[in-house]
Amino acid sequence: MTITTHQRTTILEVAREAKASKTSVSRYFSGERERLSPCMQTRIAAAAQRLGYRPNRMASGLKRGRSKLIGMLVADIRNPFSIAVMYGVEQACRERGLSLMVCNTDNDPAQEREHLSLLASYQIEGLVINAVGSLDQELQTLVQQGIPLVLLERELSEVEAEVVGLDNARAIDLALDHLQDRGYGELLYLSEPPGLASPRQARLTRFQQGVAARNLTGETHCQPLSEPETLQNAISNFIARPGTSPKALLCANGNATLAATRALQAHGAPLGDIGLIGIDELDWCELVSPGITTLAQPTEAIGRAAVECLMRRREAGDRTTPSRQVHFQAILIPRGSTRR
Amino acid sequence: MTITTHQRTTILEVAREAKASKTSVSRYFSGERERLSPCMQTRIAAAAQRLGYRPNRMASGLKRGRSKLIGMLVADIRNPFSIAVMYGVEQACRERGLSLMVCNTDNDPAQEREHLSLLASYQIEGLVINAVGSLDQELQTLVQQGIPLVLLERELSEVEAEVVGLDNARAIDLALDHLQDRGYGELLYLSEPPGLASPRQARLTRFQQGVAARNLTGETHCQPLSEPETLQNAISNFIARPGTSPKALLCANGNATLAATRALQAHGAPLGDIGLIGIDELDWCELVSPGITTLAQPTEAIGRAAVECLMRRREAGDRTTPSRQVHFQAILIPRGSTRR
DNA sequence: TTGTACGCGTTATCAC
DNA sequence: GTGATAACGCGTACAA
Repeated sequence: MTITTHQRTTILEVAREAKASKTSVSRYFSGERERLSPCMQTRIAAAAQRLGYRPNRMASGLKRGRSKLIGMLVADIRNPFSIAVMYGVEQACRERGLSLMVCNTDNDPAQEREHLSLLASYQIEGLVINAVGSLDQELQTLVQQGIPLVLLERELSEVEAEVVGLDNARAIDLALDHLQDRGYGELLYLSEPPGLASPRQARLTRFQQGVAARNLTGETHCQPLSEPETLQNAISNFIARPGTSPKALLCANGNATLAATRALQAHGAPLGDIGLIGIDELDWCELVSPGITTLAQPTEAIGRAAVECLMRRREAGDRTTPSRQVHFQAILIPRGSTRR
Repeated sequence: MTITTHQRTTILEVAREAKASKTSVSRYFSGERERLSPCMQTRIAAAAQRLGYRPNRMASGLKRGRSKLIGMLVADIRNPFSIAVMYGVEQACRERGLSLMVCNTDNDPAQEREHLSLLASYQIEGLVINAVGSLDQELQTLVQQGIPLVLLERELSEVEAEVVGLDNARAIDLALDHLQDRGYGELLYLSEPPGLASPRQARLTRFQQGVAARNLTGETHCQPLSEPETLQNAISNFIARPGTSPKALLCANGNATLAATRALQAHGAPLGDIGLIGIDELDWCELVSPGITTLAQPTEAIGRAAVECLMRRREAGDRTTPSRQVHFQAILIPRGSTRR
C-alpha cells in the first residue's frame, strides 16, 4: 500500500521509516547496495516501497553535477527526418539511463539561441544539435563549460564538436549515377535555400560538380517551398524547355520531394516519364504510383551515433580527443519514378 | 567578452564581480529587478554579461520546488499524430517559459511505468500522457503528489485527470454519413486491436452502433498491422465476397490507413471503386491518386489544450476543480477515394 | 557496516 | 535598498 502524501517523500523520511540513516538509503539507491547488510537492504526496500520513494534528480544532479539529461535542439520537429533521428537518440539515451529534453526551434535562430541557453541552465550532460543559424559563439560557450556537443550535419568549422550525418557527396553521386544509368540526361535540382545549413550546401555543390563531371545538363532551383506556385512554374518551365534527353528532378530532402510530387501531379506529368528521385525515405514514397525512388538515410543509426559520440567525449575528459566526423552512407531504393 | 571558465558561473561569482550580495543577484534574475537601485542593476547586468551567467535551474528547482519542466509520455514517437500533438504541446510550453521532457515508450507498458517514475523524479510540474497500458496506480501516485495530469484520449476512469482529444463518436458518425452519402453500403472497419486504448475502443463501438443504426453492413478487422498478409487476406476476402452494394474501408487511424493503402495497391483494387476513408490527415493522402479521404484531427489545438489544462489545474490548487474533458471535432476532407 | 556533517547553487526570511 | 543566513534533498568524505 502506498501512503498518500501530497508532498514528495524525501530520503530522510525513508531513513526514519527504515530506522536507518540517510547515508544508507542514499547508498541503496546509488548502486552501492552490496555494501549494506541484507537486513538493512530489505528494511530500506520495504520502507521505500511503502512510501513510494524516488530519489529527487534535481537534488542529486545539483550535488553530483550530473543531471542525467541530454538535450536535443531540433530545427523542425515536423520534419520526418528529424523525428526519425530523434527516435534513435531517444533509444540510445534510454539504454544509458539518460532522459531527453527536446526543443523545437521552428527554424528560427533567435529561438535556437534561447533554447540553447535554457538547456544549459538545466545542466545537461550533452547536446545534440540540428539547427539552421550560426551559433558559433553560443556553442563555444557550451564547449567551454565542458558540455559535449554533437552537430547533426551542420559542420560549423569553429566549434570543437562531433559531426554526425550523411555522406552527402556520395549520396548525390549515387543519385546522379542512378539517373544517368536510367537514361536521364537533363536534371533539375530542387532544394530549399542552402543558407548556412551545411548539408544543403554540400549537396548542392556536389550536384553541380557531379553534373559537370558526367556531362549532364543540370539546373538548380533553391527557393523556399512555402509558395507552391514558384516551384510549379520552375518545374513547368523545365519540362517545357526543348531538350535532347529525358528529364529528371533530384530533390534535396523529404520536403522537396513532397513539394515536387505535388507540383508534378498538378502539372499532370506522369512519374517516370519525368524522373524523380529524392533524399530521405518516407512512408508514402512506395505508395505514390509507380513509387518514388529515394535515397534512404540510416536515421536511427545517426541518432544512436550522436549519443555515442556524446558519451565517448564525456568519458574521455573532454579536451583530449580531437573532434571527429561520422558519416553514414545513403541507401538507394529504386522505384518506378526513375524507370521510363 | 565572455570569460573562459570550464565550470559554470555561479551566482556567487557574479555577486563578487558586481560587488553585490548573492541576494541582490538572485533578485535581479527572478523578476524583482525593480527593487534594486539602478546602479546596482547595471553593475549586476554587466557582471553577468561578462561572466556569461545563467541561473542554474536545477538549484532553483530544488529550492523553489518548481522545475519549469513539463513531461510528455508518447506511446509511439514515430506516429505522425503523436508528433503533431507534440508540436502543439511544445509551442504552448515555450510560450509559458516551460521546457519539455519527452519520453517515447514504444507501446510498452513496462517502459511507460519506468518513464513515468523517471519523469516524476525530475519534479515535473505537469504531465501529458499518451499511453497504451493501464497505469491507474502509477498515475494515482502522481496525482497524490500534486502533479497535474492530462490524458490524451485515454480515459482512465479512476484517475482524476483532464482528458483531451477527439470526439470519437462524432468522427465515426461523420465518416459513416459520408460513406452512406457516397453510396457505400458494405463496410470493413480496420483498426489495431483496441486493447485498453480507449479511443480505439470508442471508435470501434461507435462504428458498430452506427452501422446498425444506418442499416449498413459492417465488419471489423482488429489485428496488429505488423503482418501485412493478415490484413491483405482480410481485405481480399472482403472484396471477393458477393455483395449488393459498393464496398468501403474505414481506417481507425493513420497507421491503419497506410496499411490499407498498401494492401489495396497490392491487391490491385483502384481507390474509389473500393472506398477508403481514414482518421488522421497525413501529408501523402492527397498524393496517392485519386486522393484519400480523411478525417483530420486538430492536432496542434489538442496539444495546446493539453498544456492549458495542465496550467489551469496547477493554478487552481489542484484538488478543487473537478476533472474535465475537452473534445475536438474532426474535419472531413473528401477526396477521390470515396468517389465512385 | 553504519552514521555525521558539510556543500552543491539557489531562493526565502529576516535583519539592517 | 541591501545583505547575512538558513533551508531545499541529496551525495560523500570522514569518523566510528
